[in-house]
Amino acid sequence: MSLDISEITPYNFSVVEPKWQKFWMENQSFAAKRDSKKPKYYMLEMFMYPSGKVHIGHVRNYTIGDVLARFKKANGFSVLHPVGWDAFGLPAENAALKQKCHPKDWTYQNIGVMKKQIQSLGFSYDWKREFATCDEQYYGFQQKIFLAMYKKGLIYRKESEVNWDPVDNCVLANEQVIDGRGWRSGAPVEKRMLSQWFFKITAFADELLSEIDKLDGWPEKVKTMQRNWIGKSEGCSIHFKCNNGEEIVVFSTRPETIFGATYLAISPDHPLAKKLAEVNPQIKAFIDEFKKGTVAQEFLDKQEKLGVDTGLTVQHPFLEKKMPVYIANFVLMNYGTGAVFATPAHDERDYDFAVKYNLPIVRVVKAPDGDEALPYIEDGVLMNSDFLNGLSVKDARRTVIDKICEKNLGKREIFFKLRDWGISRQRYWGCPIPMVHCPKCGMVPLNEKDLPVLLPSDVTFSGAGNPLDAHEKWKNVKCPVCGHDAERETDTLDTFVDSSWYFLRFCSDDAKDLLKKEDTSYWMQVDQYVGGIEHAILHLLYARFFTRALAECGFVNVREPFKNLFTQGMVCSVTYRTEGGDWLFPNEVKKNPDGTFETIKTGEKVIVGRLEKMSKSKKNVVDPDMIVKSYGADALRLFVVSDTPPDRDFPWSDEGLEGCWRFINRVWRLFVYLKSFGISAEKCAHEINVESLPGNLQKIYKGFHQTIKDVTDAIESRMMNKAVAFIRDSVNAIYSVLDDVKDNEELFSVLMRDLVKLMAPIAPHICEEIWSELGFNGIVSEHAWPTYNEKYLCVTEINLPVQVNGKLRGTVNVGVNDGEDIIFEKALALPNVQNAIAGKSVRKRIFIKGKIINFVV
RNA sequence: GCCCGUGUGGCGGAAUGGUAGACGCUGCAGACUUAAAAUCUGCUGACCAAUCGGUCGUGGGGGUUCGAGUCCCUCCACGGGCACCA
Repeated sequence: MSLDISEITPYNFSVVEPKWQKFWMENQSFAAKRDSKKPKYYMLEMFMYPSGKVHIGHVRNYTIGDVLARFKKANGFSVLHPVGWDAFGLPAENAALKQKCHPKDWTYQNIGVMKKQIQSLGFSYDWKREFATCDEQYYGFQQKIFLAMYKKGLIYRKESEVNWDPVDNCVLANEQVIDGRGWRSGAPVEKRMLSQWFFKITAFADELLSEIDKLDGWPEKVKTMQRNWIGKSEGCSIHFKCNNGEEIVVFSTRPETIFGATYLAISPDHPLAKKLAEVNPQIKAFIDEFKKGTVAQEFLDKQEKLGVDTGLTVQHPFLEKKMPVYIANFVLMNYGTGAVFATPAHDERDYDFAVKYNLPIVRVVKAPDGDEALPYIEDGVLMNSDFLNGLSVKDARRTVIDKICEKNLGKREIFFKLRDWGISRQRYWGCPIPMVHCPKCGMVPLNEKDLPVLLPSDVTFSGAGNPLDAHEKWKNVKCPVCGHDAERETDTLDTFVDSSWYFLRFCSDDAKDLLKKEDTSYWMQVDQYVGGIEHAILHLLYARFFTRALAECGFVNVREPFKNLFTQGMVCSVTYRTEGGDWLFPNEVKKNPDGTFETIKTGEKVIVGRLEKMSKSKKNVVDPDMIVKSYGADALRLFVVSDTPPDRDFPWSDEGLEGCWRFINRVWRLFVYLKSFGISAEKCAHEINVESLPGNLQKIYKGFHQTIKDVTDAIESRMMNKAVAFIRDSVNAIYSVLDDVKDNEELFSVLMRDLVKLMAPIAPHICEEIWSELGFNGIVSEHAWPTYNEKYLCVTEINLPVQVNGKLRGTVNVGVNDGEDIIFEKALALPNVQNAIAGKSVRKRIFIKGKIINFVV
């Protein structure tokens, strides 16, 4: 009596999923172990900020990582797949202010909630290694690192500009400045100079740049962004003699255009400009005006080029001519030397400025095509340039730099856009900086034995200033050198520091003994890092720098942390708004028969927006908890890796999710149906005798070998969407032969077994359940990946397409090894081919074995 | 302005230079059912054709090739990054 497949009870995920989650947890199924017999694989997703709730974007990120981690484990790797929390940061302090709770409580409570959410998704984490960056052991060790880096000379202190809120009396982060005003007080933000700590990341600028070339496993896009950020320019400096006795040093990447220089421009922040402002009210007025304008970045970018003549002149290095010196708003003090020689004929900014102030324009590069337009930026041949005439730009550059060096006017120089990393934050909820201000000894590092410097818990949040500053008991200490009264540094570290070495912390499974070399040497580098593109520059650059700094200090042997990087796209969804611009939830909207939308309540017209990143404010979010509750984790996991390649933005649709739930159930029904015929683990004991199978089942069996290869290749190349398509295909194929289950239970047992293995990385719970129901030992998550037999992949018969003049006219069924003449004969016999040729003579015949036949007439 | 991406049905998307649209969503139809849901099966790029079949079709234009979504040139649109960086 066979079972009616439509009568099978739906798959009960709400029982099965928690059951296996509990099993994995209790048995530490995914605990990472150093294993000398296996290759290691360190799989890491960017860890989470404990904001309070898991976002659907996290689910996608972590599912992609989990599929790879489980896949690698099945393929015989010793896998490290850890999880943790990026737990310091401003939102905890904001919450403290708003909800009158302690940042620490808020943070750990959030971690508790989010941990449950994450666990309900069945990720294969090694929970033993879980930690939060606000754990005392972690930030305590970070202070140890700080001291080591300080001793190595990688940390220094200097005056730097900050955003200052004059009402709240505190420093603001850039994101707390909205339209030039403090986000809480609304007061116009002032720039203040504060003494702050810096990491000497620029000391590694060259290495960080050149080593990018070796990051083959990184997306080109990210590498380009890092290269641009580091921004290396090669050129030379030139010293100009000024008629007041001063010297002005400029930096140029195009010194070959020196004969086209007609004036000098210096930044309003240049020391010489400031000096001149003291005696010249006109210059002072200009500089003051310039300072006013700098508040809004966008305004600055579109700003007109303005300047003021200083009245000074400089001597041209090679010509008997004097050039005027201007103070110009387009010259930046924080790049190069804050001064440039201007070549209006070959630089757009210089050109605009010269036109505005009526300065001479001298062309020195001839365009190969005779282009007369100015400014001319492209390559060409030098003219009007004395000893450079006739040379190419490249040759002229080398020649002129040699000459400048020879005449001692300047030297070869390299400048970077990259600035040193300011790490001081005037905040409570961060890692305290282990330094002491002693009135006698100055800035003194603490002794290692005095670590960790723990955050005091008895603090009050007024919103004004850093609570650590107000905490007298905590702040006042003795100087570790002279023993006199001294004060702690009350700034804490930028939270980017915390995330710059957490991947090294994960290598240890003991929180008390971090960065053991045997651990880090075994597990590093991270073999696959997965995260959002929004961290393409800062986080990744800081982590690359920090790892190198740790290597310099002797903590680790590795310099480059992330071997392969994958950046997943965002989860997006449609947005709805009223004509007034108010965002609407999808359930506040209904579709009219004519395809337009209106609000359910008032019938007001609704504008359907394009797909946008899910966010609360746009009311287009979905709640992972609700989905797990209604469809189960497997359906959700399956959905977020289906349909769309992982590196592209993912368009959320309720129908798509529904379809994935249907598929999970389809697999379940298949299993229950086959089980009623007695498929089981024992029936997989013998190799399938392919020859003895009926033809249609032979095809299915061989086809499944192709599926195994396709799914393997797809996951290996990070195309989970294709892997899902191949799996669905194979399930469809099995459904098509369900009439033949009887007497072929061994075949169907093997098919089900391998299907479950293939699906397990994506939908682990249902696969675990089927695996155990079939009677296999152990859990599927610990089983080997299925293998395919090459000999079943080669087909013997194919449908060969036949073209006439490159147009498809039919197909012929031929043996793969049939002779060319036989195949042509068959192809030519097709009526459609005959019609297409229609009496014309065949001029040429193309035959590509196994691919195509083409008659050219 | 510069530097990257991307452009294929109603939609998400497949296609080592070789049958464009796999797989899924949507929609339509059939089977099962008293009925509906669920399920199973089939169809679903446009146009012409009763059928066989044909014409067009991968952002536009041009080229290379027996053959181009794929390679080359050029233009356009969208998205992202950087942006007075000397």
